[in-house]
Amino acid sequence: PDVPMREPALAASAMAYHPFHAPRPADFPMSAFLAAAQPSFFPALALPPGALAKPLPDPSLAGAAVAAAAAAAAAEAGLHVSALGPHPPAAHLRSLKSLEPEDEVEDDPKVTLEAKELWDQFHKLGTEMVITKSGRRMFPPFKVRVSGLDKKAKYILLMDIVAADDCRYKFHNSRWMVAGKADPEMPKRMYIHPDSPATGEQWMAKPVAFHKLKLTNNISDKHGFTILNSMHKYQPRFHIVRANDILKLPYSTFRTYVFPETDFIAVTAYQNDKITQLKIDNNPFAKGFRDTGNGRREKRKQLTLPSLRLYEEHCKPERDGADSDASSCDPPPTREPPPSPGTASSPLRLHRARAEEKSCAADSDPEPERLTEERSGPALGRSPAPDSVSPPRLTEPERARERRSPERGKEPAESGGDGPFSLRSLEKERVAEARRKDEGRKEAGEGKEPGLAPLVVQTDSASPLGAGHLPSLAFSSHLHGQQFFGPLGAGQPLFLHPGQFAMGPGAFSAMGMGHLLASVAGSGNGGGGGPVTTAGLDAGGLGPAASAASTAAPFPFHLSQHMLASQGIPMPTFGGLFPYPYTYMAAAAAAASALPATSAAAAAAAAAGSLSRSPFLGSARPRLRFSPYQIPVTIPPTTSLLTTGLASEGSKAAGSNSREPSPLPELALRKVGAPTRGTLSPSGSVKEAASELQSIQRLVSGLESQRALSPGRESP
Amino acid sequence: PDVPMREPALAASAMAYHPFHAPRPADFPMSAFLAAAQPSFFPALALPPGALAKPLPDPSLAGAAVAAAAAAAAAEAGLHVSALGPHPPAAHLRSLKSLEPEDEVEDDPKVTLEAKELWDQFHKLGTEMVITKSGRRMFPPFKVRVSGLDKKAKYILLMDIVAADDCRYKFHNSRWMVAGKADPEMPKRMYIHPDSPATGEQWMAKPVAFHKLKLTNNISDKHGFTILNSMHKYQPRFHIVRANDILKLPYSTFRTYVFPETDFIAVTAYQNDKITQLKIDNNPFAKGFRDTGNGRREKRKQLTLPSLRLYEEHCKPERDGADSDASSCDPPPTREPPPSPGTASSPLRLHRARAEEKSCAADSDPEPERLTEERSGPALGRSPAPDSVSPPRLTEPERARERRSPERGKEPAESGGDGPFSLRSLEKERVAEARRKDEGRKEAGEGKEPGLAPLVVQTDSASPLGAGHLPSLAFSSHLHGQQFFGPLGAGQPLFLHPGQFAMGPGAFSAMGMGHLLASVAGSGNGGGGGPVTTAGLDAGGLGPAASAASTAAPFPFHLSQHMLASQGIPMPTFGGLFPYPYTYMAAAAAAASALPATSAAAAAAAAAGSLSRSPFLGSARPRLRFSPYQIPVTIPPTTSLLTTGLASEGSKAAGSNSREPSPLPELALRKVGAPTRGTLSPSGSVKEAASELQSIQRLVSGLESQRALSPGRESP
DNA sequence: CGGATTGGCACCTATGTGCGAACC
DNA sequence: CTGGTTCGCACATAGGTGCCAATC
Repeated sequence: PDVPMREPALAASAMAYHPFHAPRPADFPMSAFLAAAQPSFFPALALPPGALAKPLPDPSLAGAAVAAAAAAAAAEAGLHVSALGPHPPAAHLRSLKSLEPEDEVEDDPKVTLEAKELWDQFHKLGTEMVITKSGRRMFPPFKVRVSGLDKKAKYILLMDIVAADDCRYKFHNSRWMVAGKADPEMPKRMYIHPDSPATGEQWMAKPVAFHKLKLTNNISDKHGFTILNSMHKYQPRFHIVRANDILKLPYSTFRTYVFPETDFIAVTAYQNDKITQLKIDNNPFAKGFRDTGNGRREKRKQLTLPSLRLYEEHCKPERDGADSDASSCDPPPTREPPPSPGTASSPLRLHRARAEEKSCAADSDPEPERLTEERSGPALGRSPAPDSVSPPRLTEPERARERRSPERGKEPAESGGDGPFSLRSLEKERVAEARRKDEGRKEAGEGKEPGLAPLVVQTDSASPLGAGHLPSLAFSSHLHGQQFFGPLGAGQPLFLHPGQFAMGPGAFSAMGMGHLLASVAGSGNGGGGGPVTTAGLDAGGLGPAASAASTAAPFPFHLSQHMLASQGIPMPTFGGLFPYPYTYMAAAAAAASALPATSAAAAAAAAAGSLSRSPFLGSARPRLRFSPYQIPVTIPPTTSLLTTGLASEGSKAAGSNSREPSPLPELALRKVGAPTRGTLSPSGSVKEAASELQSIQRLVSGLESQRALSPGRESP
Repeated sequence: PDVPMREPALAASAMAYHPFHAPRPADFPMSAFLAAAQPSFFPALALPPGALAKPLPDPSLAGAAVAAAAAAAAAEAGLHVSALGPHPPAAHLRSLKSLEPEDEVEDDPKVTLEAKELWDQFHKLGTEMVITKSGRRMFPPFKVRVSGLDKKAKYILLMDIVAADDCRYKFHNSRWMVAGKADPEMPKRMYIHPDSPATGEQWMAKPVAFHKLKLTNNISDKHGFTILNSMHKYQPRFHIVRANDILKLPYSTFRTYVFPETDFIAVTAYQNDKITQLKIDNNPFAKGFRDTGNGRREKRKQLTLPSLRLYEEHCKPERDGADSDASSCDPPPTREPPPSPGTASSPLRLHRARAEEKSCAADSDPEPERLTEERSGPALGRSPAPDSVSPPRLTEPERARERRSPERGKEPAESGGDGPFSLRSLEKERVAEARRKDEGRKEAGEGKEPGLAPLVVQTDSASPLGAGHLPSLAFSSHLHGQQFFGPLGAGQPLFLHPGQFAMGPGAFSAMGMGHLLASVAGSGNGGGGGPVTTAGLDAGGLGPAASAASTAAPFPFHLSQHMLASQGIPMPTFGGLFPYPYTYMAAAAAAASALPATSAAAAAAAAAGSLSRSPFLGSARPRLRFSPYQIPVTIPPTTSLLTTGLASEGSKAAGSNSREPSPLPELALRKVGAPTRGTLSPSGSVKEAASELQSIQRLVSGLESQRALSPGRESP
């Protein structure tokens, strides 16, 4: 019932900014929608065969439309749609029926990515994240600002990182190329924010960071880190779940937000020197590798000489002093994307002559696979300095072109009236959001470049961007959908909002917590003190083109000792499948080239000005409770999901590309080989799956045995 | 009903090891029991006037007897006794009635102090804890090992630090002297372990540390740190609450454990050089102050000379190498008490000639106040080195003597049969416990000094100890009680176990969370990784004399931003009084002089051997479910507790020394001036209270406003 | 003046970073 | 040999310690 209402608005707004059209909702099968991004997860879906049977009409599907389609499919199947969303009644109504948490709380979460500018800088170059055996943090820290939550209700915030496609990459000739089919996907782990559960008020008080989430390539990791495959592309996802207990996670509705600009390729060693330099210039822990203002690398090599180097080591104070001069000196939190014109300008330029030339030559020429499109897009040209001058960005004309294109997903079938879902509503919402961001930036003391906001136009820099980076296969179509919210989204993601799951509590316990959850216990460090997150980029708000990416979200939870220790979740090893294949789609403003406080930037900002001006950090501000960005969708899992066999059946019926015959949920969730969407054949990956199963089992047993040994709890 | 059963066992065991007598349970008033240690907390007690009216018969009361007395008093007053404890039915019964957490879960918590030997070393000298504006950790880290919890039930573990008496101290002539009445007590804060709530299984998996708890003297602290008065004596307390939500804390039963050897005097600067040296020798973070094996301080001063010092600074590697030589190099977690004979021997000796002579002269000569008794006790004599040779310890004969003595607290009235409560049972339990510890030590790789276990005899070193360090006033009697469990208790505390509170949920919300909770959010650091707690002392098991101390425990919770942020607890500032004055008494093995791996120590260990041999880290091991160490007691608060006036009444009726007329819970809980137990006059502290109230209010408002600014959440 | 407190300091642990050689 | 991985390293942040001179 709810979903349909929003459909029009979403489609309309999308069309206003994007050329992509959404296919008729009814025609869009959930299977494709859910399985695209993470084919391996699909088996977990509990959608009725009928709803899933339909093939994916067109890849270039608007995210919103997809969401609507999913909702429609659910409704079609007789599943209930969430009671949340659609009904604008204010939050204060809550007081009347404030039962136990959970019940009928009215909220309308809004999520914005912090340090968006920084992310955009990386995204333009093709973000790389190092993965090590011991676990590595993500550098542009994944941090979001949340608003619109019910103050008193309790929420669990978590994130996970899913495969963006099923390809393996290689960095060749200064650019990322597809190098074959993806390797078997590692068991996915959900990282529950250690503060969970906490009230909406608490979550909204300050940005929510996931600093403790670590990436690793160690398949035997026992820390609960996220295991990734090197040379593969991934997409971080953020989830909001209204639940007052981790144990209730299974019964709760997930609202998932995806920020396309945060995707990255996992590597064991940096491939693109520009990325390296960007990391060095912005990550405080890499300060040691920054140049003192001279020709960075060159100088460093020189200093490597016995005499000089020795001297430098003994003259720390001197270096530090010189270091502090520039702009980059903030702690872990992110800082200003452009380290500052003065010293920052050199970074990318000086680093590596060879690499520089090559990488910059990429331009708008699409890679073999569309996934890299956006990276080459903006055509950084020869200006290696990300901040020096705004690189070639799409002009208004270009943006317009993008908006036009989409032809599919016209108007989602069942989507009924408009009300809050009308284009108008969407527009207002977006404008309001932009205003908030703008104000927020000011409040945050990021006074620099007040006129920067308008640069939302930069969105275009990612024009080629919107299309390819997520699901390159069956899901590639959704990529276009990402752009649905294009330019003005500016960090404000769109998401599908599934309704409550109808399954009773008993079912869950019966199934057991087959999925695994990963989380860092509140334990140890960082908690006490009080360092204020320096987050310099918090209000970027300059977000250019916004793109929406929808990804399937089964429940590849991976339970770590920390999770167990702090959250009290039993670890039944492999027992059942997480029954919540809820999938959400989030559209966020995408790529925005660095925007130094140059007059040029200011001018550009002024030009686009009116569009992105609004408070960000802003306090309370009246707004629609159910913006068109949200579409409640209910996707109840079927019992079949509880067994591998059934899961396979589900995926088959849905035409998903997942073909894991494994009885273990993890396996079912794993992606093996190419999606071959619509295909049901278990293909030849069975063998692989078996071996993987073994490794996973080892992993799990390791985790279990470690529970007693893990350092976690309050270790100094 | 339950309580009585255990009485005999407790009394018997106590008698076996301690000369102190316990008065007839029924004759012992809860008022004295509860109010003694923290007079200021007493007002919060909800005991019926009748039960509390009775005066304390005899100060030299065994802890167990006291507990029994409390239980008896409660029963006498018609209060219900906890349904927990006494009924040995196994844990598996839980499965039958496993309702929502909380209900009728059968557990029998056992708590042992980690690094007991270290604590004992400090305790013998008179532990000092530095308090600073920015907050200081406790050095011997307060860490406990918990067992006997229901695996699946959820528990909240917390601790607080309460005034040990109402005196102010001064360090004069190398010893601590009472220097007048205590200053107004600061608002007490409960520090909830950040992992709370978690399942019993999780808590039992590894030692529970409270590293994040910090001490401060900053009355305006906004971090949620524990505020203490310098030059005052304090007693840390550990609490176990079975509850699956922090919000339910108010309705839950508290099981409180007190380890007398962990008491300390708060200082802004170390007074006793021996303490300083002990800290330096054992705290990894103070490595920089350790001597390279030479005359510590002397050498350092020499090096302070321009040339030398400069050299040293440039030769870190050299120093570090030398540093690693000794034994003490473990991370934050505790290490072996005796840093190692070789290098450790010098520490106390070389430090300060002047202080050395004086401090060592103290001997067994009791200080003006009995509180310092135990400190002088063991008569370290002239051997300043805590580890060099085992100080005068009780020989087997002496231990026997202790066992004989106790005549009081024969058998608590209602205490029915013996079963698990018989001396035999107690003995078995203790032996089992010792065995566990022994094994644990081995497993922990603490292979050193395998024969050390027997040194439990050291208990005696604390013989004078048991008596004075806690409540010097009305509670002094209980001190003796602490020794009740003497030698073999070895870290296994005795505790009074109040039953469930009869107050309905509604009442709480009506009152609001007047108490404040302090806790470090799971946020930030430490969580991720997996460093295994090095806890070298975990299995000490040598625990000598055990002493039990009972203290009143209202609910002086102080809510910090972290607490709020991570636990989702609303902060109603001052609204009501925490209705749970449940008081428990814990008896733990006390003082044990350092036990270096010397042949002498080994020999001693061999002598006492059989008594303390047993697994510690040990896996599952059959045991009594309701050991005599535990005595369930229900002490339901009266509504009167909710108002200051009533609280005062309560204290008055109980004859407590607290006389805070303040309407605010915090004030009521504060200790002002001397206890003058039995006195009801609000005395002249009203004025003080008023001013304090103001400061507290400021503090609270500060905390609230800070919630949004606090760094807490996941800051790098 | 002397006891208590404070703040800057050197030194330490712990951990995050990219580098570059070694390894495969 | 190449491309990818691993490991120790130097250097960074973050923060825990006692020292000591200055201050109250």
